[in-house]
Amino acid sequence: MILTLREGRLHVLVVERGEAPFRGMPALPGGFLNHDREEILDAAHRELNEETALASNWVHLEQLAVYGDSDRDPRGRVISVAHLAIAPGLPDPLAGTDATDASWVPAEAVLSGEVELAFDHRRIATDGIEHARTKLEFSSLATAFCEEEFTIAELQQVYEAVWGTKLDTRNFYRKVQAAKGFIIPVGTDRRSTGGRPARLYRAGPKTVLFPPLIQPTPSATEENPNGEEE
Amino acid sequence: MILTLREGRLHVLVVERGEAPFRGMPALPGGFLNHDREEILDAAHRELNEETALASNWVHLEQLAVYGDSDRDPRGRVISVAHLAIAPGLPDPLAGTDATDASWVPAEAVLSGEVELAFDHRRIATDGIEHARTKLEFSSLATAFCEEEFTIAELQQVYEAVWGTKLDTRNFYRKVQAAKGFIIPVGTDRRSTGGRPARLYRAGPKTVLFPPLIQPTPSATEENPNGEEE
DNA sequence: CCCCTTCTTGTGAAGTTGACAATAACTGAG
DNA sequence: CTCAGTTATTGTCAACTTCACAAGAAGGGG
Repeated sequence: MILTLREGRLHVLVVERGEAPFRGMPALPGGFLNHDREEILDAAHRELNEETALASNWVHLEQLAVYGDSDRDPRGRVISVAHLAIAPGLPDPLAGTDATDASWVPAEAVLSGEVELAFDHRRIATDGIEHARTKLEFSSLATAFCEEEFTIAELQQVYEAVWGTKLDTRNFYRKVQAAKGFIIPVGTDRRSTGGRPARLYRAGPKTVLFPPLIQPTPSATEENPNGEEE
Repeated sequence: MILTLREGRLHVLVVERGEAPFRGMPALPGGFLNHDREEILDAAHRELNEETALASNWVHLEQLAVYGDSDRDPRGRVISVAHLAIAPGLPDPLAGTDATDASWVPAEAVLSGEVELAFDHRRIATDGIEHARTKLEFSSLATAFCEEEFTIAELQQVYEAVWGTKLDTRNFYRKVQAAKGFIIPVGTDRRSTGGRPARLYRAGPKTVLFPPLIQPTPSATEENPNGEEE
C-alpha cells in the first residue's frame, strides 16, 4: 500500500483491475515474485517502481503483515506479504507509469467503505493506515511524507492529516525540537508565499522518537464522566 | 517462537533438529502448511499444540513477520511466517509432546549467541523478543505470561523478567491500577507462602494500555553529559 | 510605509512521574 | 496467644512535563 499526502489529506494509491476477478474494481497495487530467487523486499521495490516510477531509494518501505486466508483470492491460494510505502506528495496524472488506470483516493473513503476495494484489500488498507497512525507517535516516520527539506509547519500538517486532528502549533514546535535527533536544521530558509520565511529541516538520524508525540485522545473530556473512583 | 517465564526469567522453546540441514542443532519450532486449505493461523496453532500440548485457546498467538530471503534455507526457497506465542510457565519435561528433544533455553543465551540456532532463527528470535519488550509497554501482553488469575507482584515479575530491569513496586502498583481496563480485581485473595495474602486479578478487556508503562531508559543519567544546548 | 500572511516563541497552572519507607495481613513456631 | 518472619499494599513531596493560551517577528506586495 502506497500512502502520500495530497492537499493536506492522506491518500492511498489504487489501480483499477484490468482482469477478472474483480475486473474494473479498484485494488491495492501489487504483484507476484518474478522468480524463485527474487527477494521479497526487492519485489516490493520493483512493484513500487512500476506503479509510481518513483526513485525507490527515497521512499520509506517496510513490511506490514501477511495475508494468507485460503479464500481471499477466488483463483486459489494466494499469500500476500503486504508492504507499506510512504512518499512525499506526488503529481496527480502519474504519467509514465505502467498503470495509467491508477489514482489516488482519500484514505477516509477507503476506511468508510465509500470506495470498495477488491479482495481483502480494504482490510489490508485499514491495518496499514492504523499502523501508520500508531507509528507516527513513536518513530520518525512522518518525515517520509516530506521532501528532503521541510518546515516544521509541513511536518505538523503530516501529523494532522494522518491523525485527522488539529494540533497546537506552539506545543508541536516545542515537542519536535525536544526530540533530539528527529529533525535537524539545515540553516537556510524557504521563501514562503508571502509570509515570514520558514526554517528548513532535514530528517535526523534517530528513528525512534523520545519523548513520543502522543495522539490526542478524543475521549479525553468524556473519560471520567462522574469521577467514579474505587 | 514460544516464550514463557521460568524461575523469573524469560525462556524460549527450542527443538533439536533430527534431520539435515543443521542436524542436532537447536531451532525454533515450526513446520509447513499441511495442505492448501490450511489457514496460516490454524497451522501456527497446530504446531504450537504439537510442540507443547498446550490448550491453544489459552495462549497468546500473533503474527510477527515474514522471513523469505532466498538463501535462508539451503534446501531451497522457504518463506516462513514467524509467529509469537506466549504462555504461562510450563513444566520442564514437556511430557507427552511429539518433540521430546525440546527444551527451554534462557532468552539471554539466545540473544548473546551463547546458544546457536539453525537457519536465521537467531534473527527471528531477536526480533520477536524485541517485539515483546516493546509491546509490554503499550499493550496488555504481559498478562499472557500469567495464569488466568494473578497478583500484581507476579505481573511485575513479568515486566522485570522481559525487560531485564528492576521496577519500583509502589509506582508499579499505581500505574497498573491507573490504566483502567488493564487488570480487574477478582475479589478473592490467594494464600501466599507465609505472607500477607495477595489480591487476585484477571486480565481486563483493554488491550492497549493508557497511560503506557514505559521501559526505564538506562541512559537516563548519561543523556546530556555536558548540557549542550543550541 | 502599512497591511497581510506565515512562522516563531514564553509563561503559568495543572497534571504526572519518580524516589522514598512504613504498615497491614497472614503463617508457623514457640 | 504472642512473636518473629514473610509478603502485599499504600502516601507524599519535589521535580518534571504537559497543556492551554496570544503576541511578536520576518518577509511580500501595494
